[in-house]
Amino acid sequence: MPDSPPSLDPVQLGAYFDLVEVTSLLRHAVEQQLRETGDLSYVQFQLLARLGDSPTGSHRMTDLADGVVYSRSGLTYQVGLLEKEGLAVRAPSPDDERSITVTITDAGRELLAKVLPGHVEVVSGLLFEPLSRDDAKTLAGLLAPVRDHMRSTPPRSAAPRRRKGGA
Amino acid sequence: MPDSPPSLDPVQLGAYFDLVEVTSLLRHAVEQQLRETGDLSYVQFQLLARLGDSPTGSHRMTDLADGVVYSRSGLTYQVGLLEKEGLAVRAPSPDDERSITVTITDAGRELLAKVLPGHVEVVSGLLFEPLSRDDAKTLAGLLAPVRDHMRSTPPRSAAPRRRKGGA
DNA sequence: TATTGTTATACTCTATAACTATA
DNA sequence: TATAGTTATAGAGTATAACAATA
Repeated sequence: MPDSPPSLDPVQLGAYFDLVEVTSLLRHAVEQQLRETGDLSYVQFQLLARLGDSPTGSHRMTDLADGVVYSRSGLTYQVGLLEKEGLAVRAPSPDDERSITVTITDAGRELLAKVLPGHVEVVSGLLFEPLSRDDAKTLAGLLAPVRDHMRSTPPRSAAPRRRKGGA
Repeated sequence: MPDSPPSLDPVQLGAYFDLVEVTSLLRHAVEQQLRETGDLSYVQFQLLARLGDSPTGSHRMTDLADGVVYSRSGLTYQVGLLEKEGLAVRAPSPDDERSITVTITDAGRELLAKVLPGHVEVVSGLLFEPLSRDDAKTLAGLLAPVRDHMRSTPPRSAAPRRRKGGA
């Protein structure tokens, strides 16, 4: 028996292409806005946003890595940049001596606040302008299960092998 | 009057986040497959696919740049790589002496054929597994207008300014 | 003068492997 | 031994600016 139908019908193919194209254009626009407004890369913005969202303003390195799909070293690099700019601070975790807790600073929050309106404007104007509220809801309803599926997918051919060695 | 409602409701925000996350994960997986199977970056694959799709197997550099959102120099770099690998060839355009016509080679087509099944498999298994055919159709229906909108958007804050000076 | 493409260059980002330290 | 994080390093990719050639 075939492992899984290795084909995409025209509709799927179109959806896939449009997804790639839309995201690419959106990402481009957003990155430009972030760079111009706050001298932030998208990843740095994501990290700051994630920290800012946390009730404590903190996350462990590992949690951040899990969220942003990065190699640990890449995360170390990016957090290092944030720290150098005074936007975040690293400190040893109290409970687990191995862990590092990253915390957003006031300056980080300020920058986030400075950057957010433009960010929202770009996303709103570029992504949601041609979509009704219902459309947005539909889109969210479609993407959520996809996201869950992707997050819980076994290492088919070449997965992160972050946790629990695969091969 | 306000230029445009600079805000995102929770549903929109969720859709946006999921879009970014889903695409990021998908991109990651696809890039790994392309790298392992054909030693191709995603951009190189896109270029080859675009050339392979063309009836003539050719495109002008400018057309490729328009499609792939790149800087010209970046495109030159990537096409240079393809040419070095014997996957594409560059030749002066007959009609316009300034233009360069890029053409996919047989080796390029072979590599494309070698890489495509795995590519499709990843996309199919990762993106479309949790979606029905109807879902895919709905998704395509939502993304198409967004794509068209993005493609025809005026340089609001910082646009390519490729053709026709904006400011 | 505007467009097409290349080159040189500098920089950002990412991943791999080796390493330290704690659980 | 497994996990958390860092460092060194190497490489890919991207953009900018200056340039050459044709329309």
